[in-house]
Amino acid sequence: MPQARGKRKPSQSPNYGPLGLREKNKIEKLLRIKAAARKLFIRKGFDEATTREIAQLAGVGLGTVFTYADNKRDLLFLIANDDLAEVTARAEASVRDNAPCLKNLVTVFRHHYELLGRQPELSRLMLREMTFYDSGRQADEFQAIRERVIRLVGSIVKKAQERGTIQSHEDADFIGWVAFSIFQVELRRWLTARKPDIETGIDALQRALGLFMQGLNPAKGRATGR
Amino acid sequence: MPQARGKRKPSQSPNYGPLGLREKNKIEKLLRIKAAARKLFIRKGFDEATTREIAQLAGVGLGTVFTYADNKRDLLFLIANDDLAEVTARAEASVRDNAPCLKNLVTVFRHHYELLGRQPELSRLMLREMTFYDSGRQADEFQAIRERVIRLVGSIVKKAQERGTIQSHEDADFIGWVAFSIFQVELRRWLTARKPDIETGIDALQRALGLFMQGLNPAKGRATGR
DNA sequence: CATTATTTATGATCGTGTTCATAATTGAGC
DNA sequence: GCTCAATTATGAACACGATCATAAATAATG
Repeated sequence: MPQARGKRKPSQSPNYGPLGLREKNKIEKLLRIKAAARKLFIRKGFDEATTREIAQLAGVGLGTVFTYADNKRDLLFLIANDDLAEVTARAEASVRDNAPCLKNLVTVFRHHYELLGRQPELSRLMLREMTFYDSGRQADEFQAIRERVIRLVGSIVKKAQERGTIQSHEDADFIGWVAFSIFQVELRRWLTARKPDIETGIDALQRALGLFMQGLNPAKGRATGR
Repeated sequence: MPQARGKRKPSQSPNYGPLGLREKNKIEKLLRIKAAARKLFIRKGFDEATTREIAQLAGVGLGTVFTYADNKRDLLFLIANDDLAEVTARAEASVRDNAPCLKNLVTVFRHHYELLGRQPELSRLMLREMTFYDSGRQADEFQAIRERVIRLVGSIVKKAQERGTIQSHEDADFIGWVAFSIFQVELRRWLTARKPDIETGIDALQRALGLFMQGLNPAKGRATGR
């Protein structure tokens, strides 16, 4: 019956520095949930790891898990996004301006192969669930990381164009996109194997990318066979 | 305690002709289940359509559904495989030996675009669930159809090589595989749109495939730009 | 037709992901 | 320090996919 005396400030808390208790607890809880999910997903697989177990291992109630992730799939990307962001940063740092285009591309993709090859089962799951993954709290960050990789590939192509290694005048980002497409499918095929071997996978990828690039260079009557 | 009097022949029933009652009922029930699943998947989407509803609409018990499909995903491919087999057959028939390679490829892929564009939501789901889909009763048939498409693409490439339209001497199936990769990723990107337009998608695909093919042809100083 | 073996159908039951009303916790204003 | 609004935590409750022991239906045998 009595109206609230005065509207409270909705916190908002751009509280730089010491950080409120609330924020601190939230961050710590998120870390615990992430760690628990990662451990159980790896140990038992995605389907076999139950959200109840994850909650228990994280030391929180079942419902709490779902205040940090919209759903179980989101929980997977909570982890995957961390890994992917790290590997992407490393991939960006590994690009050498004076290296051949193909070599740079393969180097970038190799970082991803190494990450995903470490936990093939989980990676397969991630690749499945990322398909048309656009709702869910972690979706935006995932797409952002993905675009970062695509832009990275585009920038490698652009440099090669400027240097004249690639003579095609098609848009660099477009060429990059096609290279990225080849990477995506090749990666999936590689991960189909039960225990995928990195060098085998990279060889196949390099061959496919090489075929693509070779076309980009109309000059030079270099023989293709063998 | 008494041993069975005599072992019966385990039917096996390669009963050509009139077909036993058992077989007939099975076939009819499978058809009803497929029809019910298709109707409900399309009407309500995959997650919202429950197996109980499907069973009811098909006029069978809940458990019966799971004697015809290993799981819900399998139920989806029970339908999808029919569609894909049909569209693949049509695609095979539409190849013209005297048409340009790129045109043949686009024609083949266009059939798929038309099928998948008809039910975008269901198609997205199918594309997601087909990733690393190797267990489940329908998985083998699905993979078989998929390889049929890949072989088809390979054969188109081979013809172009024989005619000299493609000068690269790389293995035709390998070139086909790369083309197929581009198709796969382009298709996914196209289906990301809420209401994907066929011509828009085909244009993008053609552009990507064109870029790839252009590289396959080292000769001819034809300008690439614009 | 009677009997028995084999196949197929069924829904009660289970464990799961997710929701939601409610409780506990934290922060702000006096 | 006390009060109350806003936020966060929680597990009981729900609906669903899947399983499985049991029942019904069919085929084979004599």
